[in-house]
Amino acid sequence: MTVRTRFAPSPTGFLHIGGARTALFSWAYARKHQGDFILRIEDTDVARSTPEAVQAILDGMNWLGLSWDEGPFYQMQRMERYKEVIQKLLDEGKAYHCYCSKEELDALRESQMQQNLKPRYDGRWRPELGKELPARPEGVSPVVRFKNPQTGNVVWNDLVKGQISIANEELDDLIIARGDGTPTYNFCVVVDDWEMGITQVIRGDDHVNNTPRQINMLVALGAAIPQYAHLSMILGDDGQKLSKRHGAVSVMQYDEDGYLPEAVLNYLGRLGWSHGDDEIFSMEQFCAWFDLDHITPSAAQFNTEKLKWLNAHYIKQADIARLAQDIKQRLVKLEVDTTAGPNLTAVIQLYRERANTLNELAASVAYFYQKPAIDPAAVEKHITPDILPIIKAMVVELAKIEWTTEAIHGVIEKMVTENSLKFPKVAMPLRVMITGGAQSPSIDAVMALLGAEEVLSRISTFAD
RNA sequence: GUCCCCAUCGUCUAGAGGCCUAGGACACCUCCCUUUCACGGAGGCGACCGGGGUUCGAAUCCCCGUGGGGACGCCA
Repeated sequence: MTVRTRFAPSPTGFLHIGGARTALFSWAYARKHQGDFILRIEDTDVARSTPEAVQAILDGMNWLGLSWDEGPFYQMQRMERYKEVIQKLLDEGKAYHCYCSKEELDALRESQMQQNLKPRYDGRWRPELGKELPARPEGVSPVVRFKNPQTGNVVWNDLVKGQISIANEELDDLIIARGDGTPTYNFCVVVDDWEMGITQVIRGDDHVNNTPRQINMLVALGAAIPQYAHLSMILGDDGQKLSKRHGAVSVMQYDEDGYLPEAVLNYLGRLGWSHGDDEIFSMEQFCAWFDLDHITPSAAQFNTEKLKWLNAHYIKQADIARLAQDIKQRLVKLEVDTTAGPNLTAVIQLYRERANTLNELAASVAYFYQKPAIDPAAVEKHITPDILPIIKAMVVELAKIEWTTEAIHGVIEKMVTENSLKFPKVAMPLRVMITGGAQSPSIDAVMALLGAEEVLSRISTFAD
């Protein structure tokens, strides 16, 4: 049987890091087994679903490169089918109408809570042999409830958490269609997972408690039961739960912040899953290795530092033309014009090993295209009065040479030797004059790239 | 409250009863490299939640406790 997995987000917000990992794992599982990965948009909550959110999710998936084989399917477009199945269940006596008002239900829930009971529907409209149902109230459009088994246990072997068993006594007759006839989440999931032939349901573990209900419905429908793999959640950097109010950001924010998608993917792949001691792997490698056996059942805390480390790694590996393209855009946002000035590719080559993010890389390279911001502390420390005459002498020498790194290096070396100095004594003030600060790659290489005219101009503002 | 789940360095994790004096990675510290800062290299610090069992032997299996999380919607 071919493997078929799905990612089924509800379009009530962007694709966040937890959803992205769920999608990644589902995707990788399908890839690993030459199966199909299906994207399904669960938009039955009309009040909260938005087309913008749908687009945001699609954008996130595309940025990460998680491509789907089927879909996106939209549940709102499958209404007729859900209603047919509900009618079937009704006809077979596996579901029934319930005329309880929300107020009644609230009161019931409250009194159960007060008695320290698990709040649940008491089955007052559940038809039973020889049982007399309440009189139907006027003008109430009933909801449809699924007739859940009342005895026995629902047991499944969760591919991540192991065997889980829940007593049917803990469950109640859930609503599968609202008063207006629209089906609810738990029901749509069941119909879709069934009809889309999903073989492995990989999802967040906030769905563990829905699983027994879904299995019961699948059984009632005579459908095959898929395997389930429940992923534990991802906590924020501070160990706190991620929520819209706290720490949950769109994966696209990582793009904004200068992370490469392959770094995010690699990081997410390693968060809650392992392949021995392997830390760095391509998606190709990940798909070949991925399995459900090595997923950690406990929650994982997100660690931005480690993501940065991976990002730095991938910046070093990335195709230079792609980097140049990207950095150019980021410089535009910083209002830096790269059309004049040194070759951007060469500049990036010089800097790529020093950056954790693309934003850092862009910012650190800006001084090649505009006058640098001057760090006063660096000026005070390195541009001392005693060195100025030597710098001035060096300017004269620099004017004579062919403008290459080697030749520039030779000039600095010459000044160092002639004045019996250490190399940094000359290099540091130069660095500050040219880059504005005390950190940069080899100053001779920087000078070579920047060009003689600009270098001399920058020096002259300090040494004239 | 009820039910379900989880528990190894600060963090992500390896670990399938002896290979564990518990391994790797990020972070941190030291040293080396060096033209500053990074990169890179070599070291270092640092953990099996507690208590009972089972066993010749437990990080690993079982029970209890503790702690954390999730679920209990005409949300998904």
